[in-house]
Amino acid sequence: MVFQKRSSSEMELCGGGQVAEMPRVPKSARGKRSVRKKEAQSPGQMMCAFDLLATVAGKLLDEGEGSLGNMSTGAPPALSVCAKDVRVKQEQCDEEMKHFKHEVTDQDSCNESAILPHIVVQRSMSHAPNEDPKAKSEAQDKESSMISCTKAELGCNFGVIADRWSPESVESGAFTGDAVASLMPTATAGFHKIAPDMYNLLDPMDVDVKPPPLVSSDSTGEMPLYDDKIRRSISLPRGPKGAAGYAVDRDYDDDDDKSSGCTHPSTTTNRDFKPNCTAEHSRVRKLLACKYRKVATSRMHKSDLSYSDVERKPSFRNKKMHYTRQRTQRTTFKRRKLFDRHAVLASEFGRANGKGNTKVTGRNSRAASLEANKGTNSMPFQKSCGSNDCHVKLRIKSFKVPELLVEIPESATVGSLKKTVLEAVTAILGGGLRVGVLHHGKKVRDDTKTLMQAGIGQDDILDNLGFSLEPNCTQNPSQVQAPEDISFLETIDTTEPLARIAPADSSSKHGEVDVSQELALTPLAMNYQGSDHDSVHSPVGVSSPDKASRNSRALVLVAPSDPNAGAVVPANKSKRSPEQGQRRIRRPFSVAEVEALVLAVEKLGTGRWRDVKLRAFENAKHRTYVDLKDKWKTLVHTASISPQQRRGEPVPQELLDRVLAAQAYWSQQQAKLQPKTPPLAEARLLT
DNA sequence: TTTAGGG
DNA sequence: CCCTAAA
Repeated sequence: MVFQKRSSSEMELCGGGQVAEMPRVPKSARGKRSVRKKEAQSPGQMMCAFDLLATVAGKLLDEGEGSLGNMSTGAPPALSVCAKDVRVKQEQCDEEMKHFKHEVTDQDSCNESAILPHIVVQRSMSHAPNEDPKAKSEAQDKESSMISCTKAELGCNFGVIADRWSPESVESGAFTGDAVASLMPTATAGFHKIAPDMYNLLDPMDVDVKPPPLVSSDSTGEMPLYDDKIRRSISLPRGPKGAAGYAVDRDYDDDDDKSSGCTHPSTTTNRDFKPNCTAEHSRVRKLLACKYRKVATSRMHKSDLSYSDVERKPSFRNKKMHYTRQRTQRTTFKRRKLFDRHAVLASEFGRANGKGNTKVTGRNSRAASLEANKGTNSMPFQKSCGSNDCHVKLRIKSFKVPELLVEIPESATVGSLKKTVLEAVTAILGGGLRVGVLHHGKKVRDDTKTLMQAGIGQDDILDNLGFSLEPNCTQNPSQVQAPEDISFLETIDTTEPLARIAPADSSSKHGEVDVSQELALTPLAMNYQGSDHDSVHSPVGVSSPDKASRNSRALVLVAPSDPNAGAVVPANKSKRSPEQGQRRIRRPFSVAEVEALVLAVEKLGTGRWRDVKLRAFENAKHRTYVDLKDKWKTLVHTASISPQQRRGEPVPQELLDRVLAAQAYWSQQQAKLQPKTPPLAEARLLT
């Protein structure tokens, strides 16, 4: 039948007979094979949401550009910090603050005033290429601390320069500050409109202090490496197994194999860009009641072209959001439990902490804002009163942003994390923002007061004045829907989910959330040895320092599993044990893998998945025999439907044909064997 | 632990 | 991919 070509001969070999691989014989017959260690993920480190956020924010700041990819390069694999139990209630702000501080301090360096820009700096440094490991570590440490310290601010520090908070002034505002400034007044109007500016917000506005986008390297979101490599190796006529991406035996000598070579057109296409990437859809729960708006994320990761598109597609499928807050907790959408872990929590934005982290620099209206940037806070707050119109120029270096909790599946990619964070921020902003003014740590509520009346005057010290962003809860953003999330990074196998967070989930209530996370920052660095594709997020290699730090709060620095690899995947089991049910991230089979699978099945037959696994995917830790079996199932299905109906990376028809052929062949073989009745008997029956 | 299938 | 019944 269809086997003619390549298969025939091999089939003969195998099926025919002695081929060791006996066609699906009861396992009992085959006996137990070596015990295989489960590919379970080994423990890793965890990272805390805040840090994550901070990290992400930092990244965003860095440019919002595909930093993800970059990371892989020289980037420190991952820094992870964990802070747990950071919960805040409005009423208890202060307390919380203290609490928070505690935590932070525990970690060590903590300067609450730390602001993103600084972080950014730190990051840059730590990311410096070629940095020696140690230094890097330290840097990371530092970074971690920084981040942790900043968590409260959630990475949303907006540098702003504005002359009074009047629209006009805003317009004239300088720098990125404009964006923010303008945002303020219009926030309520609808954030989406200014969505693009969001990035500005996130950008290192502190022009003065900030360094460049460290995101150096290249990183296209795509990293074909994986595929290419594999494909290449496979295509090799018959390279050493080890070398080959897949250890598919090609012992059978048919040269026909060549035909199978790599006919596949390149297919590093972005199938994953499709909205259907269900893998890690994170959900956003907004604790605060803010209307959520989708925002164009044009500036997102460069690589995630479709990001915005997808993002816009709301989908409950994988997203879940809760808006707790005083209002409903039950607004929770119905969702499959599967997705429980995909969630993002955004705590209410509103809480002005007594501690104003907001940095404000006041200047005389005349002062040139530009040059001042460098000076950081140097500029004293001043009021220039020439007449009634005393203009006060404020340079707001950052806003104090309450806290944002994000809960996202560990399997989520960094990209999705970014997105998630962005969403959270967006949601908040979308709901309308208000600016809170803190004077001497106290919130100035009376809007009618004049600055003078409020005591905000020249004598004020910069530190005495602060601004905070607060959600405009007046509206009921009841349900915010998170857009379907996409892991734009995941376009390729190589691209692995970078970040994983174990949502302590359920346990979270209102403002309180425990989040465990893991963050892997290096997507690229996959050490594939041979055919190991999975290494990417091989949780395996990760040491398990976490245990010690059972307590989520502990800061855990993730060490790169392999310096060279750069890939880091911290896994922190500590916290996520309960919710073990993390759904594995979706890792579509590449054509190369499909081919390997086909090859193996052709030889071994269906029903011997374990062997297939061993044979062709031994190094692919993430492919279990069940996966292979499932894949085969889908392949068979795929092969039987019209090409138009197929989705995902297209599989060469040639392979599909082979799939059908092999399926048919083995089914037949099976049929023959099945009936316990001897062949003869069967024959008779059939006749 | 593997298989085999349904979900 | 997950979940499970069976083997």
